[in-house]
Amino acid sequence: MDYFYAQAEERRRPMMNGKIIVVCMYSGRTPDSGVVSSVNYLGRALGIHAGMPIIQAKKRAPPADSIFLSADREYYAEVSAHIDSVIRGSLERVSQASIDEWNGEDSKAAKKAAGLKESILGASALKCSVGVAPSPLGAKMAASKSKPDGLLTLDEQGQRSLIENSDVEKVPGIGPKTAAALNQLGIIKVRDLGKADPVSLSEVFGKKTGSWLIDLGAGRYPAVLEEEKEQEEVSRIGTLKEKTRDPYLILSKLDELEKEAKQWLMEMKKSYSTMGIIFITDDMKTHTRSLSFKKPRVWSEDTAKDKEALIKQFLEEDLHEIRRIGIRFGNFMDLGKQTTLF
DNA sequence: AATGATACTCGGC
DNA sequence: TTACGGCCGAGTATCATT
Repeated sequence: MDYFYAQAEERRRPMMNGKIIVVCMYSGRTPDSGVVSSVNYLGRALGIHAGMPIIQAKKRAPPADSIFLSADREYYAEVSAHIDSVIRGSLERVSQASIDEWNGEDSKAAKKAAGLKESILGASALKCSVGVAPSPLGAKMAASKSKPDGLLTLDEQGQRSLIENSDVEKVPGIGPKTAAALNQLGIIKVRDLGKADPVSLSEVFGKKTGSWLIDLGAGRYPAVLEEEKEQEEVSRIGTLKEKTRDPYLILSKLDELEKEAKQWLMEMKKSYSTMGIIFITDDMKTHTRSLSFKKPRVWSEDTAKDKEALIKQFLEEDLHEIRRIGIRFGNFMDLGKQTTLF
C-alpha cells in the first residue's frame, strides 16, 4: 500500500483533502515527544519522513496546511485484514509480509496485476503499487520503484537490470547500517557486490549475511515465494513518563503492557515458555533479560515474581536510568480445546 | 565434538 | 546541537546435553 497509515486517514476524513497528513506515534513523555509513522506525499515533498521526531516534522510543516494525527493501529489492522481477503481471493498463493505489504505467486500474475489493483481500490478506496517479476525480490523492488499508485512488470532481463543497477540501500533487508558499511568498502550499487571480495564480505557481515550479499551480487535470488511463517513472539513496549530506576514505577507501566500482550495470547490461544523484559536506557540502548520455563504457561498465570527478578537483575547489572520498558512472550504452543480439562 | 536450547543484541521497517 | 516508537525476526554467543 502507498503511505498506508496516512492514506487510510485521508480516506477516513476526506475533508482533509489537500492537507499535509502526518501520522505519529506519541510517546506521552512531552506533548510533542514521539516519531512520525507515516506521511502523505505532500508532507514528503517537505522532507518529512517516517522515523523523524515529531518536533522536527513540525518545523517543516506549515501549521495551516498540516494535520498531525495519532496512529490508530487497530483501525489500520482492520483495513489491512480487508485488503488481505481481497488479495487472497485473487492470487494462487499469498503471504502477508507486514500490515501493508503482500507477496503473491500466480501463474497469471502479469495478467491479474491491474485487476487486483482495481479490486483493492474498490474494496478499500486505497491506492497501492504492484510489482510483477520472476522473483519476490524483483517484484518488491519493481513495486517500490513504481510508487505511488504504480504498476511495473519486469521480465528476467528487466529484473536483473533493476536489481544490479540499484543502490544497495534500495534492496529490502539492507538498511542504513548495512548500506553504510558496504559504502565504506566502496560498494555502492548491487553490481559492485559482484566484484567484492567474498572473504571480506563474510568477515564484515558474518557468514549468513555475507553469503546472502555474495549471492545477490552474483544475481542469485530465490524465485519462489517463502512459506508464510507463524509469529514467534509477542511484545508490547512503551515509554515511561520520566526516566527512572524505581522498580515500582517500572512495574506499573509494565503491568499495562503485560495486560495487552496477554490479551493477545488469550485471543490467539497460545501458551508461552519464555518471557522477557525489554529495557531502553536513557542512552537509547536496548537491553533484554529473559526467563524460560520447563512447563509452558498460559496467559492467566501470575508473573509478578519473574518480573521482579528480571528488573532486579537488570538494575544490578546496569546503572543507567530507564526511558522505555517492554514485555515479551515467546516460544509458543497452541492451546487446544482440551486445556479446560486441566 | 556435535547438536539443541537459551539469552541477548542488532537493525530493518 | 539536539530532538527519538513500537514492533519483530535474524544472527550469534554461550550454555546444556548427549
